[in-house]
Amino acid sequence: VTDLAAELGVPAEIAAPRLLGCELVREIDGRTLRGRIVETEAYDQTDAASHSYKGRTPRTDIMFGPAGFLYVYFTYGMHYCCNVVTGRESEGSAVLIRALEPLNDISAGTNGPARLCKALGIDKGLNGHDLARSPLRLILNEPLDKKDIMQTSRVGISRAQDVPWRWYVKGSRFVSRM
DNA sequence: TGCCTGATGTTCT
DNA sequence: GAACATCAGGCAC
Repeated sequence: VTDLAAELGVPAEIAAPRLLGCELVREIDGRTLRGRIVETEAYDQTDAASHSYKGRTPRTDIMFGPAGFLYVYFTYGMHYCCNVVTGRESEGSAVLIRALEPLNDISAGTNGPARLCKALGIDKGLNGHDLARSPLRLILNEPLDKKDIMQTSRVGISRAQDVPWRWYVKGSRFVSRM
């Protein structure tokens, strides 16, 4: 599958489980780091826990753009987290990548949204990046079987805690909270 | 196992 | 000026 925009131009709660098992390929310092996505969360404009909830701002602008681009935000004074923009343009939806399973020798930890950004060298410089292109590409694999996926409520939010928009690959040791 | 806290800067009110 | 889609370390149990 190569057409990111077509595959991801769907509601975030459809795209989030769809992204499990897909790969992120990061080229940095002459090396290529690969990771398989094993944990995701969906956010959209109707959702009180989402950055896009209160409408388009300079920070969230990317979320309202076309699907298949990267939205990076900075939080807690020291961490970056990365999201894949989903949905139709001007919809303000995205999927947070919470954990990766390293497919080659990524030395730093990749469990947790901030840790995986650090491991892959992702910071605000990549905000708005097209994930079809180097140096950070998203490779869509075949969707996982539903029986291999678990759905729960999201982690680390204070609003809309009852919305079950977190998905992870059952049994993966890179998912912290089962 | 589970709660509390510190480190730290951007965004929005 | 408060809130924050985090994480690791400390300490009580």
